Amino acid sequence: MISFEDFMFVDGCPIYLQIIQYIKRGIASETIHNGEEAPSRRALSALLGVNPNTIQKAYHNLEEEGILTSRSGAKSYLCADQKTVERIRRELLIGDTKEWVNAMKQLNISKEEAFSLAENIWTAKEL
Amino acid sequence: MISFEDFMFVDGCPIYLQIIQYIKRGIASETIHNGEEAPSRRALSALLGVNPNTIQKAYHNLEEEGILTSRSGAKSYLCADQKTVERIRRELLIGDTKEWVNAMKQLNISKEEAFSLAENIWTAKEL
Amino acid sequence: MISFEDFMFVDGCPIYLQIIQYIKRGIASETIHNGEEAPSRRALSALLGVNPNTIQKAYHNLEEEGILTSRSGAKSYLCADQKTVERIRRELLIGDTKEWVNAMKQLNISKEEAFSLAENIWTAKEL
Amino acid sequence: MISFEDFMFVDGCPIYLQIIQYIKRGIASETIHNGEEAPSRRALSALLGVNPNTIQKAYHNLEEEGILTSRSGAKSYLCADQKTVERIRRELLIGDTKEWVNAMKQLNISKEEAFSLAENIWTAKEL
DNA sequence: GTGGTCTAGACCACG
DNA sequence: GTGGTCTAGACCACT
Repeated sequence: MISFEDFMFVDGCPIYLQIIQYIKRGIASETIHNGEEAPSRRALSALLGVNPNTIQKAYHNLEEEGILTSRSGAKSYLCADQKTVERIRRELLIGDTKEWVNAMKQLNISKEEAFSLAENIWTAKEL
Repeated sequence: MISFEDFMFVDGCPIYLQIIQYIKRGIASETIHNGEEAPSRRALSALLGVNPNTIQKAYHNLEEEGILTSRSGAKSYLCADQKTVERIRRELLIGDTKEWVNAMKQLNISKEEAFSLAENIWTAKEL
Repeated sequence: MISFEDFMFVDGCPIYLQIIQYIKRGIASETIHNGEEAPSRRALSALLGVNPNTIQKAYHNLEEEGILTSRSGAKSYLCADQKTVERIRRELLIGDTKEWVNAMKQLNISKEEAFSLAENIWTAKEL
Repeated sequence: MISFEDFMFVDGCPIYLQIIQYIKRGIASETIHNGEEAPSRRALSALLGVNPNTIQKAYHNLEEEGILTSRSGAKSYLCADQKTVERIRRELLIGDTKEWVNAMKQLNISKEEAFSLAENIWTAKEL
């Protein structure tokens, strides 16, 4: 099962696109094997507090991208092999971190301050 | 002088929000200064290849935040006082860091690994 | 039930304002009743041959005046209480009369002549 | 000289269109003879508190309609003969009054109340 | 030239 | 189906 406990919407961007991104991240984070089942639409709908139609739209796009496939109607299955998943995960880890570091540098914050801030946010209960 | 030289569109997110973000980052990183003249709606729209109305929307929001002043027929100016600059900077610092922390958590990486990765990227020569 | 049967466009004035006026007159003359269902944006836009966005703008203004309630996904309803109805009626009475008086004055007609003309028209059989 | 002392803008409608209407009414109200001079652009601009460009636009349209003609560049002259002017005046008087009477009737006000209201507004200092 | 508004069309999210 | 938003294009009023 993909972990979505830290899902957080960015304001303004279309929700269904964010869900696509987070499903991709979810897939990358866990080593789901090819053919394994993806979370059900209504489970995600309840978990994220989003309308089922919106989830459906995200899944539909992922199917068109060839990342998921709906074999038995309602259920979807992962299509990418594990090697690809691992590569995507690595890319996301490095890309995201570079982005954060660049933003921090641009905002003229010292490394120590930045890491302290990140430490606080990481361990905070509420985001 | 605002250049918009390194402005890059992100697909999916509303354009006007991206413009707001760009200007705010410029202000927070002291690249854009108080009292500086803002490019006209038409000029910026031509430069970015979007409709003047989209720029208008961004500017209007900035005006409501007290970051920009406009008078019909006259030019527009950025007017962020030091307090506002600090507020924006704080918002960006926290927002960016939250985003990174969430991404790392969702990618199922431990805090130590994430910080180690960030440390390496931070101290690397070029971005 | 709002019919928009006798709605006629006036050239030059913004369409959305004309729609607002039409609905307000309906409310003030008790043709439209409290709690009545408002036509959907799309339905009315098709009926009047304008863009749904124009109807949206009119409805949004009416909502800000407290004359209409909308909830995303659900139908919209007119919700003018008796006090609001009276206010709107008063506004229209005064506004219309001011307009007429100004027109008469500018046409260089004396008060007596103007009132005599109005008297004749008022008591005529049909409009 | 055309009388504009009672000019009043209606909210929302384009100013230049309203000026056109009021110039037409001004012409109809006075028995200006054909070829007589119309008020200067800057006089009207000052009188109405409107930008000269806007007055210019109204005059330009009137010239295209054939009601005014610019003979010596800046100055404009009336083109319609007096008989036509009188006819238009009569039409405006009756049309405006019918409109007002209909509005009052629709708003369920008695003739006496309506006339009393008009009387008050007619004699009021401020509109 | 400047800023601002009105209408249109396509899309998003919800019931 | 519903209401709401984003982008675009044309126009208005003012310096």
